[in-house]
Amino acid sequence: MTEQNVRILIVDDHPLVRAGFSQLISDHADLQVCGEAGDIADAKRQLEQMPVDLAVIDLSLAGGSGLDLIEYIKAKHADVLMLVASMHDETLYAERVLAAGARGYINKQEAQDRIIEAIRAVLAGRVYLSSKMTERMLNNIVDGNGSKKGVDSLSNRELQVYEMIGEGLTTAQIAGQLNLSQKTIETHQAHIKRKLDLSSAHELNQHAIRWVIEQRRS
Amino acid sequence: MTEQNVRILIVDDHPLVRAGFSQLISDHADLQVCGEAGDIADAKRQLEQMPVDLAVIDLSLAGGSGLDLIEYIKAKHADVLMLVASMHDETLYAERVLAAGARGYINKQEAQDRIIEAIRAVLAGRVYLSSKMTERMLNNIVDGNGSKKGVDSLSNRELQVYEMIGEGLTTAQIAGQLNLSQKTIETHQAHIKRKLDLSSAHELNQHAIRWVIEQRRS
DNA sequence: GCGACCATAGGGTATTTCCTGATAAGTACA
DNA sequence: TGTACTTATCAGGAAATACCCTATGGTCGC
Repeated sequence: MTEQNVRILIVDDHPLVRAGFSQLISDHADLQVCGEAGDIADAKRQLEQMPVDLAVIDLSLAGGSGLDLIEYIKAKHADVLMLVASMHDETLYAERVLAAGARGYINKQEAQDRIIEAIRAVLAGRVYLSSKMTERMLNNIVDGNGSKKGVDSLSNRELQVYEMIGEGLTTAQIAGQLNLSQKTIETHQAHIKRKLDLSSAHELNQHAIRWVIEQRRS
Repeated sequence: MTEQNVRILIVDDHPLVRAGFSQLISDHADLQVCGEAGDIADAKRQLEQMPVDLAVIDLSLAGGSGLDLIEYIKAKHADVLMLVASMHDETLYAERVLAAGARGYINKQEAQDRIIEAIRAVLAGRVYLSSKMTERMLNNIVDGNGSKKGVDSLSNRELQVYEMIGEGLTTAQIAGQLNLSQKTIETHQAHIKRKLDLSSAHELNQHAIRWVIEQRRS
């Protein structure tokens, strides 16, 4: 896989992080950043307008989850490789991300050469995960055999709603931000409550807030 | 404050973000990044070893809170200006950050020129806050004039209610446990919201839960 | 092609929250 | 000692939210 000039698209809503990627990638002669996108719509537009070999995608994007974008790319631009970069060490997401079509998952906190290593691994057709995540995923398979439990059992959409609740958004705000009916969000909430065995919106709130704080802490 | 070459230290545990800052700052001839630190210990070391004019500090640092570092710098390197950069729009922290000695608070998601603008404002001896945060803080000052602020301003009963909210009790549960009318608890909540400048039960909930978790931690 | 999720959303009712008073008791201080 | 301010208690009614039930497509696996 000795491509001469790999074309990379950066999708991240933090301008600083995009600049960081640019800088990092520009140090390697065979790699080049062919575009930067700050949201999903922008990313889609750029994918239409030029050839892209690999997309580095942040999970927490404005205007929808990064997962949506991954699924979109898998469907519409199957030849584009995808590497997910997340801020927090959210082991939870690794599995979903791979299932959705990405070929690797890195934490932005990792050292720069690790990131380049991940890019090269994905370009070479391999799957890249940090050793910590690999280990945890294998453990999950071993003892979590069969039915998942807790937050892991939530669907992608449900998890997204759950997180937004945890960040303090109201039902109405979530509906607005995702461009869905409030009723839809209510239904998701009901499903989440059933899966997590919570009995009221109040409890759901509590649970979600604590969970988000937990996530940030690790 | 027309320094020829302003020396800036970046403190952030994400290498990519540091690279982003570097790139951004290097576009301005009168500014230079004199060092990068990934954790608090590293930052302290670098402050010893060279003169620094301004430190850009991430709040969520490994090995202690960014607040600790701010307090340390204020105590030991009083001449170093500080600008806090946070990932999330945590209005909660802005006040603490300024109280601890920083001169500005920006969100990393803001546009790049905003960030440079913030750096220049702080260098010029001014305080930089986003307009949203400025507004909220001014409101706090206006109606919390001279007196105590935040949780300290709550009466005993209000504090008790606040804590119970933070522990996850509903209005009805609090009323039951204290043998009071639900209406009374509602009134207390309204007063708490006014004192803490919160605009909905939902926000109050968030605030109280976080506060309770904070308390436990220290 | 048939259950089993998933994502979406409407209708109708129950709860909760919000706003506007109200009363009585304590505190502060000029 | 009277006026002003805070505290603690509660109510009525309007507005917002949550809750429960139902429903329609879609996808996935077998």
